[in-house]
Formats: sequence, structure tokens, C-alpha cells
Amino acid sequence: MAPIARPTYAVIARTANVSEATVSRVLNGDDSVHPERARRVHEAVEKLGYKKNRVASALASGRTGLIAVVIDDDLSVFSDPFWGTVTSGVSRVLMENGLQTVLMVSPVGSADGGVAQYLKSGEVDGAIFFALHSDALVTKLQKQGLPLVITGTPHSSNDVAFVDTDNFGGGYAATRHLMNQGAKKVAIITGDIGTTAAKQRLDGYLQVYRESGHVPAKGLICEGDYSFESGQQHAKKLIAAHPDVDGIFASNDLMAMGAMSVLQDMGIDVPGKVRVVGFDDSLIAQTARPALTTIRQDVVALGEAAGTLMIAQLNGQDVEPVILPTDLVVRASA
Amino acid sequence: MAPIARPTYAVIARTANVSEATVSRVLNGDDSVHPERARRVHEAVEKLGYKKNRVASALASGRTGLIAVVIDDDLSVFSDPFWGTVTSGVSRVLMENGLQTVLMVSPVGSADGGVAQYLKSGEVDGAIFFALHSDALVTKLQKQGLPLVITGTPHSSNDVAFVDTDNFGGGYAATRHLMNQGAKKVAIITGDIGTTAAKQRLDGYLQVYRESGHVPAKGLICEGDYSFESGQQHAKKLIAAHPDVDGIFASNDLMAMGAMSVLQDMGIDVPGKVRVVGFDDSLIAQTARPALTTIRQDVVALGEAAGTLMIAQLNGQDVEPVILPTDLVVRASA
DNA sequence: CTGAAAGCGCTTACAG
DNA sequence: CTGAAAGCGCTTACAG
Repeated sequence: MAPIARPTYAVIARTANVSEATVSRVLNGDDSVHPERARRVHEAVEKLGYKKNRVASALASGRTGLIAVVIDDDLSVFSDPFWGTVTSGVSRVLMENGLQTVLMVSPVGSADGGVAQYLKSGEVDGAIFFALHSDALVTKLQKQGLPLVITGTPHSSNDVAFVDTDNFGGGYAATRHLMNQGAKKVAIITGDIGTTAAKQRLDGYLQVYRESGHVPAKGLICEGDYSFESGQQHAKKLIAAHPDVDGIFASNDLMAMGAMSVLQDMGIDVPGKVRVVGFDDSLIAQTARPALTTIRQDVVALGEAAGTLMIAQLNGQDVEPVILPTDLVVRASA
Repeated sequence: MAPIARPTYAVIARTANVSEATVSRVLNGDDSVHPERARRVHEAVEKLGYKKNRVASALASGRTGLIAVVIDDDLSVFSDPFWGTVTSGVSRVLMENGLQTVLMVSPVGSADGGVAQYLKSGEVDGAIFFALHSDALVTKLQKQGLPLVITGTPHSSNDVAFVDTDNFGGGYAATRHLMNQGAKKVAIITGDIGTTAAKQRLDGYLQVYRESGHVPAKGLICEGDYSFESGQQHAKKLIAAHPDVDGIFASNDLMAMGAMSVLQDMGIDVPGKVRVVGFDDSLIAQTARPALTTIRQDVVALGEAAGTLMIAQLNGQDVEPVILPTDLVVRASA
């Protein structure tokens, strides 16, 4: 267990015959150092296999090089590849800029829980939030001057940087496509309505109805929770209450799959009798039979945008929210 | 941007009228401090909203409270929810023990790349590796005394701690099930054969053949790479070369889905004509039609086991490799 | 362009 | 049970 003793500035300075201050300057890219002395430092570093101690560096400089990615939820969130993909996009951008990603998967709960403690303890230079259920912690951290980025639209309108998919546009496009295909009675199974994304997708759906001069019949708007099971349950209820439903827009692919499985088990043809559109364009949309028509969002780009906004803030730049466009991907189900 | 100045030990010590050493003892749970003085410290901490500076603590103590999770691959790894789920298991166990997860998604490549530099820079107390393509870096880090855990069986037999699924047993059970169902000519589509998991699943398949006194016909063993597309390609080739194949064991669900989609498109009944078994029991196995018979591995448990092995090592305990059992989940496809 | 020195905020033998 | 003091390994005004 005894770690091998590693060299420090003192050793490098002695070997290169310069002061520690000069070592520090060279290693931090200060180009005011005389080239010859810089060369000697680099030589010593090379020869001794020196690695800077980032903890000491962090304490002295006040910068840790660590960015927290906080997923405000429990483990279940990762069974959906969505957040994993976003995280990988974030992580890639941060690493390119010499920053590391600290992953925290935990219900954020209050503004004083374990996550909050950690973020306030000075160990990270910034924090990126996913699936935020409340803005309380964000507001608090913002006051402390911690650079923040939210993935998804914030609930309140404090001016925090955020990135999001055009959920309204996606919901609109999905519903419009169903109607264009000839569906007259289109239902929606929403996601967890506590999330702004679910609300915005619903708004897109309602907008299409509004433009068509109609109002969705009672019972056509079903509050799901993004799970396969909730897709199944609501599809069953829908068919029972509205046997003439001919279009279903589910706010994610998983619920769409749940709905399709129920329809198929009941012998109802998709898309012949009922057309189904999902949201996300995840893997299951491609592998489904019939393949699922869905709204694609660029999840990696979402993560990269979040990382980029963080970098910009660390560089003291002003940042604007980023909203990424969606694409309708037409397959067999609608 | 100006962060609010936070109180330090000096302030707490003054407020509680004790020394900084005593503050440190109280905050680190040293119970040798007189209860009354400890109470005063806690009071001061509470009153001033004190948060320990973890960076300073790390420099002085040599422990950072950070564990690296290194995924030796590119972004694509996260489109498979597998690693996201493992990571969440790891992260939960670590957080319960006051440790944070630093996520690094990057091809590890050499023993001297960016990831290697970081791991050697003293910023983490240990490292957990996923999907390791080579043991070079592990060997190097082991020499430096960094606590390590590998998820998956290591390639060489240095005695590093690892956790893995019983891939051999799973491959055996899948193939045995196909034969028990009456399949005579069973093919396998393996995963990336550079991974030990893929090799072990293949070994399980071969063992069943061995016990049956037969040898798989030439062309029944197809080298896939875990992707949907490779499942499709190999299924096509298989049917062309062996029209009488009646069982396919794919080394993950995704390839099984690829194979099934090809069979269905060719009008070949699953499971009537060809039975198909996958591996993982991921979401798509449940949502597939016909639902996919597969080998379940407990992915969250795998992550938790990795986290637990890390904690044990940090506590100076000796650790043994952990192999988790698999379950055959019989659904409609076989 | 360069170095001496103070300092970042904790931890930990050591002596009592 | 407690405190004074040294130290962790860097960074950064400051003075030259």
C-alpha cells in the first residue's frame, strides 16, 4: 500500500537549478521565463517523471479542475440510456479543456443535503444539473458565485445558463405528423408532468389542436411518467374509453413501446388502426417492430452544449441559453 | 463571480474558544475531545454555516475522497445503458461511504496517456476500470500502490481485485436451453472477442457442444462486436450458409434483436423455426416482440460489488474476486 | 525575467 | 484530553 514517493517542485527546482517559482511558471505556461531555463525545467520534469500534485495546486490557486455533474434522481435514471449519453457528451468536452467530471447521482432534495454540502465545500469549480426537480439549490449556489449549467429548462426564471431540446417544437411535429397521416383523434401520454420537458411537449400537442380549431376530447390527455408500464396502462384506458382513437403521441419512446405492446396484444394494428409516435429516437425505436416513428433529439450534442456553456462561464464570458432542434424520424409505426 | 468568503478553522476555533487542532478532531470524529468543548465546536460550525474545505483537507491528509471510474472506450459505450447502470451502482456505494465518483470516459490507450497522468497525479484515492482493453496501465498503477478494482475479468493474471458476471455459466445456460427446447443446430454470435466476457460466453457455448458429443459445424461460430448491425449481418450469413439453423445464441440482447429483425424480415418464424437467446436482460429484451429469452446479469449489483471491493481495499482489507451468478429468463423467443 | 517569502486551510505527530 | 507548531505541495503578489 505504501505509495511511491513522488518528486515535488523542490526537487525539480534543484535539478534544473532554478527557483520553485520558476518551475511553477514553466509548468503553467507562463512564457516570460527565459527559454534556456524553461528547457532545463522540462528536462528535469521528464527525467524524474514528475506529475504535478493537483490537490496542492488546487489549494494554492483556488481552482480544482473538477466539475460536478449532478443527476437529481435515483439509480433508475441510468436504466434509461438518455442521461448516460448526455454525461458522456459533457465529459468529453470537459476533458478536452483539462477538466474532470465528478458524477453525483442522488436526489438533491433540499438545498442543504449531502450534494449541497459537497458543492459548497469548494471541491468543484462548477456544477451541471440534470433532471432538476426544484430550483432551490440552484438559486443558493448561484448566490455563492458557483458557475452553473442546467440541462433542461429551469422551473423559475432566474437567469441561470441552460441547454435544452426544443420540446415544444418536437411535441408539435409529432402531433402534426399524426394528423397529416390522417389521424383524427390523437391522444397524448405525457411524461412526468413535474418536468418542464413533459409540459412543453404537451404544449406542442395542444398547439396543433388549437390550430386545427378543435379541442382534445376529455381523456385523450393521459399523465404518464416516462416508464414502459405507464405507456401500457394508459393505452389500455385509452382504448377502453375511446375505441376510436387513431393516433397516440407518447412523450418518450419507452412509453410508446408500452402502448404499442398493448395494442398489439389486443390485436389492434399499428399503424393500420392506430398510429404511434414516440420521442427521443433511442435504440428501442430502431429495434421495435413495427419500427417506431419518433422525434429525434441530439443527446450527445446536448451534453456537449452543457460542457461548452460551463467552459465559457469559467472563462468569464456571458452565456445565453441553448435550445437544440429536433427531427421527425418517420418509420413504420406512423 | 466573487465567491463569498467562507469561514475557516481559525474562525471556528476562535468562536468556540478552542484550538484549531481541537476543531479538526471534533470534525473528524475523534472522540477523545471533552464533550463540552465538542459541543461548542459544533455550535460554532452550525452558527457560521461552516463547510470543511475538502481540498485543504486532502492536501494535509493525503486522502482526496475521490475514486475514479475509468471507462476504457469512447462515447459509444454510453448508448448501451449497461455501463451507465454499473456506474450508478458504484456511485451509490461510494457516496454511502463519503466518497465521490470521478468519471472518465476515454480510450485508455497507453500507460502514459491523459487518463494515466491524472490517476498518477494523486487526485484520486483509487480507480475502478470498466471494459479494459489492456492490463498495461493497471500493472503500472498497481506498482504505485493505488487501490484498483476491475469490472470484468482481467486479461493477464496479476492479482488485482475484480468483479464479473459468470459469463461462462451464462453462455452455458443459454446454449443448454436452446438444445433442451429441441434445437439441433445452434449458432453463436459472439461479442467483441477481444473482451474476456465474449470469450467466456463462447466457452460456455462450446462446453455444451462438448458434453453433447458433437462439434459445432463450420460457420456456426460468428464473431460479432455487440452491435445491432453485427447481429443483423451474421444472421444473414448464417441463414445463407446454414438454412437449417434452428437456434441462435447472441452474446448480448442487442445482437439478438438484430438477428431477430433479419429473421422476421425473411419471414422466418421465431421461435417456430429458429429459437433466439440473448444476454443481459436489458430493456429491449422485455419490449421486443416476441419478447426475448435471455440471460440476466445483475448489473447494479456488479457496480455495487465493485464499489464494495474498493471500500474494503481502502480499509486495508484483503479482497477476493467476486463472480455474480446469472439467471436464464425464459420469454417467447426460445 | 527571477527569487524569497507568505499563504492556501487543513492534519498530525509531539509534548505536556 | 489539549495546544503550538510544522508541514502537505503548490501559487502569487512583491520587489528587484
